[in-house]
Amino acid sequence: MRAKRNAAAMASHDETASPEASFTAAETAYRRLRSDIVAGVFEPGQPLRLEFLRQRYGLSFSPLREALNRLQTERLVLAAALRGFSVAPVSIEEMWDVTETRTLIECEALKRSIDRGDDDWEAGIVAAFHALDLQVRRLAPLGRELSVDELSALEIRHQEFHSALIAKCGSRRLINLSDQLHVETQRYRLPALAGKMPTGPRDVAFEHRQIMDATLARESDKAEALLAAHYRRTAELIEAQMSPRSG
Amino acid sequence: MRAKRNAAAMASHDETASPEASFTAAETAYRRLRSDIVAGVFEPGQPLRLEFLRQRYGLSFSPLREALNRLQTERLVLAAALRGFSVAPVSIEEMWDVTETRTLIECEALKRSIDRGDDDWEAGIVAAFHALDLQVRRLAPLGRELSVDELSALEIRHQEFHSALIAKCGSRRLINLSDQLHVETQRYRLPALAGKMPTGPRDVAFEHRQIMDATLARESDKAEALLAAHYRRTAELIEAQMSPRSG
DNA sequence: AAACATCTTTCTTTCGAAAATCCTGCGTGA
DNA sequence: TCACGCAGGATTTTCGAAAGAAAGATGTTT
Repeated sequence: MRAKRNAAAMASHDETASPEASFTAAETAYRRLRSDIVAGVFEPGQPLRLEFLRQRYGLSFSPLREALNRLQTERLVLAAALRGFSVAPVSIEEMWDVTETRTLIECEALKRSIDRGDDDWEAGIVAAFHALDLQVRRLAPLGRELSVDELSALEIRHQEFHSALIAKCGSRRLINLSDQLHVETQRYRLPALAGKMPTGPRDVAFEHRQIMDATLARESDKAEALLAAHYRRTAELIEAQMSPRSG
Repeated sequence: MRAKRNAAAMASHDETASPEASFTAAETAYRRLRSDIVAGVFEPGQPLRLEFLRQRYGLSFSPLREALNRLQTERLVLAAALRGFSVAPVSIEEMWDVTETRTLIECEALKRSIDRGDDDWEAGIVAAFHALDLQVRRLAPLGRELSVDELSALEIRHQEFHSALIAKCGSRRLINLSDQLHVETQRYRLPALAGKMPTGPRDVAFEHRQIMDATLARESDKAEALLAAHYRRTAELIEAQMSPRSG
């Protein structure tokens, strides 16, 4: 224990070294749990026994329970009184609910960003698109399944692009909701993408470029429609993947 | 401690007696904390010292921390690593952000309910409106400030009406978000209403009737516009109350 | 064999103390 | 006078054990 606490202390004094160092054990538990649930390390519906988590993460009950309580309100974890926690189940219905809610939130946020966005906002979008594009071009011609690391790097760039679009919406809540809903959609997208070729029948890069172009042209309605279609297509592909299998 | 645990156990075996009995200490902590924050018992920005809460609620650290972690993700509590928790501050900007986000969510949910609503849904709206109306008529002619109990009874009816409107939207997330945003708005509405006459210059009952009529007539656009105006007016009154004072 | 009660085991939940950290006030030196 | 560092106290955070409840196993009765 002492070693861990000291490591945390050092990290907090040395913020430049590791940009997102986790300070407390509860924060560590939160991030690792969330990451493992999103990545599908834990099956949907699986009970999250505290003793198991304690051994896996090397933490004590208290920080684990604090993290699980947070994840409960974020819909990643289910809590039953006196019966512990479990991974929130997934279903096609839930997948569509996340997708549609996310579309609602992000379309509104995009519209507001288009209304308020300044030069920095535009530059941020162009930069994020370019970084995403580079990553796609690097990975696409490999002609093989992507590794977890490659997939996760791509996911980060993807999220940063969508985040840049709505950055100037002026609402903390919309941005926050967008982040949360993004995490929820990852639960569906990552398993569907794992072990797949980087390029399917779909030209995602082109969809992104279209969204960016309409956004920079300040064409709200068109940008919103393209964004909504972008998410809808992803959902349809995921649904097609989920339907034949057990899910 | 033993007495408390037994009480919880009894409640869980006897669910019919008390409809919303809190089972675990953590759940109790969550509800009492949330209620106290919303009611303004704790000032916005006030630090929430654990020793203070422990004495106030007669609970131990663990359940308190679990509750505070949940409230953190619900934006009622601020958490700073190794520096504890505090009541989330309020501001006119935040108030508008809550109001506009809530409007976005509930207008969409109302539209979908109007599309999908059945007879039970309509009946639920009429019933909720009537109960709200009865309460208003009972309280309005009193010609004095409302007590905390009267105000809270009114608030429950009010929320039930708005909840009935969107009940058939078909999205767990929209309903859930609506609930959370309602709690957040209460932080602004309750202090503004406390010590006020039940009837101001504004005919809230009439606004509600208009919303109901448009909804039952399945006029989505009109109902949405009325609902948005309803929330906007409330926000404007709260802003007017907050501006002259310190806030 | 089924229904039921009781015991055991497993797990969650809570507690209180210990460890780690932050904050404040005081003294020291420039 | 002001910056700096260093105790001492206050507070948060974590831990491990103990208490309590649920699930499962065993035996008993009808």
